[in-house]
Amino acid sequence: MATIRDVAKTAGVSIATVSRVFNGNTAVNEDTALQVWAAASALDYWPNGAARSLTTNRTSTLGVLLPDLYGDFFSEVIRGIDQLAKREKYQTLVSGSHASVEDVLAATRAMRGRIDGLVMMAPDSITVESVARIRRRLPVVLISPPFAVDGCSSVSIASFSGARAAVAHLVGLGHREIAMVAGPAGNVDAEERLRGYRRGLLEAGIQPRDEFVVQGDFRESSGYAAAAALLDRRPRPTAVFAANDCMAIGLMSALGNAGLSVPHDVAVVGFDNITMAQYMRPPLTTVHVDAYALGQKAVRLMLDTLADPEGGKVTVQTIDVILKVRSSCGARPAVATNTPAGPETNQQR
Amino acid sequence: MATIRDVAKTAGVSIATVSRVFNGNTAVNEDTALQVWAAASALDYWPNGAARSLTTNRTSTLGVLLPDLYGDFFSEVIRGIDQLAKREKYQTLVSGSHASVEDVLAATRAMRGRIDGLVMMAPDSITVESVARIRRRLPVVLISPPFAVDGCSSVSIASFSGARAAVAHLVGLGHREIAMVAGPAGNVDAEERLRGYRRGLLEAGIQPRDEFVVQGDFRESSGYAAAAALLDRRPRPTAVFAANDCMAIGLMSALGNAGLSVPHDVAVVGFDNITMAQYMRPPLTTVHVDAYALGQKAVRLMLDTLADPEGGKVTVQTIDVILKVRSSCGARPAVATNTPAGPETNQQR
DNA sequence: GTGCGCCATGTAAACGGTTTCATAAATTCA
DNA sequence: TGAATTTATGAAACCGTTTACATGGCGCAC
Repeated sequence: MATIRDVAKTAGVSIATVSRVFNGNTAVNEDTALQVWAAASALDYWPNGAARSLTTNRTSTLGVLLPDLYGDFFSEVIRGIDQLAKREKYQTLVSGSHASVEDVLAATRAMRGRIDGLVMMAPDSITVESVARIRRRLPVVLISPPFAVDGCSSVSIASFSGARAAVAHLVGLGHREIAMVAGPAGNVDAEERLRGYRRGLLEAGIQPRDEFVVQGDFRESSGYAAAAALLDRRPRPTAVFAANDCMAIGLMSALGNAGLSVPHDVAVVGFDNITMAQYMRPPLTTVHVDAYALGQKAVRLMLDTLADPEGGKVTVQTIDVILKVRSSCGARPAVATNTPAGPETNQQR
Repeated sequence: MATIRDVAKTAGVSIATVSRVFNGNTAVNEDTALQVWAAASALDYWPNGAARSLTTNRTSTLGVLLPDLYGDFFSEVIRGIDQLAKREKYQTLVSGSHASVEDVLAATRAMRGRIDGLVMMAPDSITVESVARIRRRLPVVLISPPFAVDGCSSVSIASFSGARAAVAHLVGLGHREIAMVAGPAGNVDAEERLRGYRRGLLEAGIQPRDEFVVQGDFRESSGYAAAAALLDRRPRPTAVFAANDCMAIGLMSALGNAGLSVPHDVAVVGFDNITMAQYMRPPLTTVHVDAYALGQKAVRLMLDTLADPEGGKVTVQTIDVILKVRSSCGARPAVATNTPAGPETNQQR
C-alpha cells in the first residue's frame, strides 16, 4: 500500500508537495503537479482517509441511525439520505435496528471519530438527556423526534394534519362511525395520527369514542387482528382509518376473509403510501408521505449545521403530506381500472 | 473532546495504560483499571476511531457498493448485510447508485483507509480488470458478478435453475406457447434467466422462438410495454415468464387493460418474490429469492476472507431459489382467498 | 542475601496524512 | 541594480491512538 512518502520519493518532491497537489488549495507548479500525479497513478496511490481525518478533524462521513432497515419506508429514507450525501461528497455510515437507548449510545460510541454528524431516527424510548449527550460531541439532526433538543435541527412528518385530512375525507363521504387502528403507544407519529383522528372527528361534530380506537403496532398482523375487535363494536364502524398502510392492508385482508367488501361495507384509509398501496384491490386510499424527501431534508439540515459550526441556527421542518384518494375509501368506484404503467411506480429489479 | 491524554492525566496513569484498559488484552491492575474507567466516564471519553485505525490498520467497517438503493430487493440485501455486520461488530459504509465503472472506482477511492473490505454488487458494465485492481488493495466479495475474479469470493442467485423451474411449471400446466419478458442485456441474472427459460423449453421438447422473447429493463413500464408486443404474436402466447416481478406486474396491468384475464387468458410468472407479489390480484406466482440471505452470505464470506488474510481461499456460493406458486399461473383458482395475516409478511411502518 | 523472572506500568516510536513556518528562487518595481 | 514582494517548496510539528521495548518493584528459590 503506497503512502504519501512513496509518492514523494518517486516524484522527487517532499510529502508536503504531494499533499498540496491532492488537496488543490495551495499553488503548486504545474510541472511538479504533473509529476506527482504520474507517480501517484503509477503507485495507485490515494490519501488514506483515516489519516486524513485525524489531522483535519473532518471525515466527510455522515452517520445514519435508524430503528430498522425494513420495508419501503426506511428504504426510501435511506435512498434520499444517500443520494444527497453522495452529491455533496459525503459518505454514509448506516446502522439499523436500534431498539433501545443503550443500543443507540453504543452505536454512536462506535462511530466516534468516524463521522462529522449524525442523522438519527431514534427509537421511541429515547430520552432528551441521551440525545443531548450525543449532541455535545456531534452535530445531530433528528427525524420525527418525540421532543425538541437544544441545538438539533429536525424534520418531522405532518402526521397530525394528514390524519385529520383523512378523517375529514371520510366524513365528507358521509361516514359518522369512523374507527381507528392506532400505532404503537409512545411513537410520536402514531400519537399525532391519533390526535389528528380525534380532531378530525370533533371538527365534524362527532364525539370520538374510545372503543373505536384499537391499538396496533404498525405491523400488518396487528391490522388483521384489529378487524375482529372492530367488527364487534355496536354501532359497527362504517369506516376505518389505520395509522399506517401495513395495518390497513392487514385490516383489508381480514375484512375480506370476514366476507365484507371494501369499501362497500367498510371504507379503509391508510397512511404512508407505500408502493404496495396502489396495487391492493381495491387500491388503498392513503396519506402520502414522501420518505425520499424526508431523508434528503434531513441531510440538507445536517449540511447547514455543518456549514455553520456552533452557529446555533436550529431549524425545525415538517414534511407535508397529501391525501391520495384511491378506491378503498369509496370515493371512486371499487372496480378500479388497472393502473397504467409508469406513473405511480418504477421500481427496479 | 477528551483524548486519551486527558483520561491518563485525570486517572494519574500513562496513556499506554489507558489504551490497555480500553483494549483489554494486556493485564492491568484492577484498581488502576477502575480509576481509568472512572476518569473516562467522567470525561465521556471513547477512543477515536480514525486514530485507532491508523495504527492498527483495521477499521471495523465494511464498504457496501450497490448499483441502486431502490426497492424491495436492495433494501433486503442491505438489511441482511447490516444485521450480520452489526452482530460481528462491524459498521457498514453504504453507497448506492453507481452506474458506471468510473463511479465505482471513485467510490472505492473515497473509501480508502476507511474500510476493511468491500461487498459489491457491481454495475453490469464492470470489467474484470477494475475489480482486480480494487482487489489488489482490499478484500472484495462480489454479489451476482458477471465473471469470476481472482481472490474474490462471490455469491450468486440461482437464476438459471429458477427460470428453468418456472418454465417447467408452466409446461406442466399444459402451456406450449410460453413467452418471456427478458431483463436488460448485459445483466448476468437477466441472461441466466433467459438461458434457463430456453433450457426449460428444450427440456419439454419445445423449440424456443426468438419472437417470443421481448427485451425489458427490469422496470414495470417495460413489462407493461411488452404486453402489446406479445399480444401481436401468432400463435399468441398462453403464458409469459417475466425476468422479474416488477415487469410481471407491469405486464399483468397491461393485460388487464387489454381485457384479458390472468391466468385464464394468459398465465404469468415472475421472479424475485418482492413483497408486492403476494398482494397482486391474482397473487403473482414467482421464483422466490431470499435477498436477506444474499446479503448475509456476502458478509459471511467477507468475514471468512478477513479472518484468513491472504489465505487465498475463495468461495463461490449460490443462493437457492424456490418456485412460489400462487394464482397468476393458473395452478390454483384465480379467485384466491385473501392472504391470512402474518405468514407472508410482517413489514413495519 | 543475591539473582532471576514476572507483573504492572511508563516511554517513545510509529501510523499517514495536513499545515505552519521558514527559506530559496523568481519576479516586480523604483 | 538592489530592495521588496511573490511563488514554490521543504522541514517539522501535530492529530490520537497502539505497541515494542525499557524499567522498576516484588516474590521466590537457592
